[in-house]
Amino acid sequence: MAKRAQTTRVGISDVAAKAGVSLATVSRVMNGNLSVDPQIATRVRATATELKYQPNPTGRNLARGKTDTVGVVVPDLGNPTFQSVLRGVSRAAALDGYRVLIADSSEVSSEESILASEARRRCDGVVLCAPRMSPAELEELAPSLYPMVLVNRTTDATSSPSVIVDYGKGIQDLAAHLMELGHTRLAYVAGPESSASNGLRLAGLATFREANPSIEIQVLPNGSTFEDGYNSAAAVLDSGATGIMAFNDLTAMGLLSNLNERGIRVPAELSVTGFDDIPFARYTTPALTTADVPIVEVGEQAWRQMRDLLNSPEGNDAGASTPEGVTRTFSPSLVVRGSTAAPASKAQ
Amino acid sequence: MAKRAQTTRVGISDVAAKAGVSLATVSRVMNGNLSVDPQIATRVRATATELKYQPNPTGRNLARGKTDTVGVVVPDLGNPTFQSVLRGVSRAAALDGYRVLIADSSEVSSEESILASEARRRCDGVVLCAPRMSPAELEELAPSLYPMVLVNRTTDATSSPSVIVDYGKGIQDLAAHLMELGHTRLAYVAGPESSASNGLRLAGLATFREANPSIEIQVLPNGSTFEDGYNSAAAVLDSGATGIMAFNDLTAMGLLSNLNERGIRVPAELSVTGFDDIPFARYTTPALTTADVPIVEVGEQAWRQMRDLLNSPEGNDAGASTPEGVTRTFSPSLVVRGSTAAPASKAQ
DNA sequence: AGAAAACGAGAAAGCGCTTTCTCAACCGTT
DNA sequence: AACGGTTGAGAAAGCGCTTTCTCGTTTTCT
Repeated sequence: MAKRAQTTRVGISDVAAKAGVSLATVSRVMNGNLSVDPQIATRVRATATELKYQPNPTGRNLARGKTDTVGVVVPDLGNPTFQSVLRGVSRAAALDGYRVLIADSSEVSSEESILASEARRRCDGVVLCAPRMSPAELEELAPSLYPMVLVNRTTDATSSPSVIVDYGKGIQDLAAHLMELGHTRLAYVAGPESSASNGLRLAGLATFREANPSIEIQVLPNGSTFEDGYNSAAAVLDSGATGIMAFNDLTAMGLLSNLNERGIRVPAELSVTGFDDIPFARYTTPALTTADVPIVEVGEQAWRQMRDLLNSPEGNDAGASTPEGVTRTFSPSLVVRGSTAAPASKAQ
Repeated sequence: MAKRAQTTRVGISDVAAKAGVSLATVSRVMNGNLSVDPQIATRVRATATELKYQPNPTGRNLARGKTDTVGVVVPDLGNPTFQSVLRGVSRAAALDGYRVLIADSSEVSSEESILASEARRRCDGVVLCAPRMSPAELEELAPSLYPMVLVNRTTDATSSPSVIVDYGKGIQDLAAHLMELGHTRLAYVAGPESSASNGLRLAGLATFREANPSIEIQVLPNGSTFEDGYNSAAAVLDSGATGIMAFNDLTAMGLLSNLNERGIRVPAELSVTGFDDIPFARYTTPALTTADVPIVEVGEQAWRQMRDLLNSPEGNDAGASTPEGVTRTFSPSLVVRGSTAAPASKAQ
């Protein structure tokens, strides 16, 4: 083995030698093991400080069989939603002494499984955000990733803890809000087809339709970006709807921008709603009515589920007392601002 | 040592046993060492696949003395700038087979040094974003963090590679743009005092003043958020300036929002510029004139500097051939949009 | 006071790999 | 046919810790 020259980092044996004790004792002291003579402990600690000794994490990791690190797999680090999840996990995990390793698949979903597995091997667990992964692939991947926590997905056969946002309820709240204002013709400017959360919104709308047969709800296929929203204006106007629910705040803002250019007044002529309540939503003109999604909290909760998993007894498939399969749901909350009002026909 | 029951992960020795070779040979095959009989290599590979063997990273890390991980220290994961740096580093590093570990100090700058050191111990190197850290502290910390790459900071005594954005030039470009439009009274709505990049802007303005003594430039102390921008409107109007340079796009948008409420037309009565060219800048009303900062590229470049450091010969303080102390500068580029025009007095 | 229990610290065995070191088998020379 | 020179793979020594095992001491109980 190569022998690094002088600058070799100070190791546990250096401390042991200088303090006149064995490696074991130094280790015990560093780990707060109580069964060490307080006097010796103090001496060891002093020596450690003097020598600026810092235990090598890799050595510890190998010996303890854990890394105090959790992986977060996201499909796109540029997406504000995942950035917020990441932040939530990172901050919550930090409070428990864990660090976060990033695995960004850059939307190459074919790499997602591999990336997740690799992250799992390096970490004690993974938080998986994989909205586009097929259910079958997810189901197959899940067992090998244990412990794992899902964000905005659930597994069926395998039961993994999940943290999900009830997009269905959120969109229903928005639709109900528009209905109460007097709108009878609504349109949903949809998100990407493969998006799971778009599916949940559609399901929510289906439920709403059943409960309120008198309300018309059109679905206009579209995307998820500001640009997509901007480009949806023509279809929106063609639809004849007066209450428009955009996939998210970004597309709502794009739509708003185009409508503004066309001289169409919001909310006088058309009501528009967003989804997510991103920081900018309150500053658009008019300010956006939307459904607030506490996405950072989703990340925090994901960590807590992970922590429970990590602390739970070894036997992972045992009985009913394990925290397995717990699903924590966050409901978006309606935020009414200036972009919605009674429809023109009834208002005036 | 505790003996994990049945589900013990398949290790290198399992492969060796099943393939009828020694551990060493399996290791050699897995690492592409050529000095292995092709026939044996094939057999080993087949066994590895059959057994679904995946080398344990921790073991490798310890044996090789490296972790294939780089730490990114940021003061606030909620800040779009650092999110982008993080993304840049993460994607670029991934291409070289490295992963990123996050260290978010959550703006608790007293913890920054400790956090950075800890990240360094877990990783092969650190990319440090610490705009508020005092030069003295940075200088003291630098040696112990080697290899380290700085973002938007430089060290003096210690020479660490840096990737910086020339904020001074950017603000001068904006000032020059306003001057060319005919503005003679400018105001800079400053960022946080402790912010290094705010200091660079101020220095840039000082240079500009020297070169253009006829132009008045007031400095209005302020902050860095949308809210801060919104609240700066009164001071801005008091100043009597006609060309307003905001600290960044966020504050510019806040200012714009307030001015809009007051019925003050932009750019007819007042010209406003931002800084950063965040995605929303083009969608404000009017669209924001700003200085584009290629911040993701900054992150990518930071990784490249890090890679050079990691690949450079051991002796880190040796001669002139090392990539030490290389500073890569990115210049913001002026993006003229609708929020700037000739001042009212001259325009009409 | 003698034996049992409790304690505290050192020795040593790993954790799962990589990489020397070592040596047998094989090659081509004169 | 004997010999230095290659190859190629196994044996073994770590990498820097943690944790059991072990055993000499001290305390406690009857």
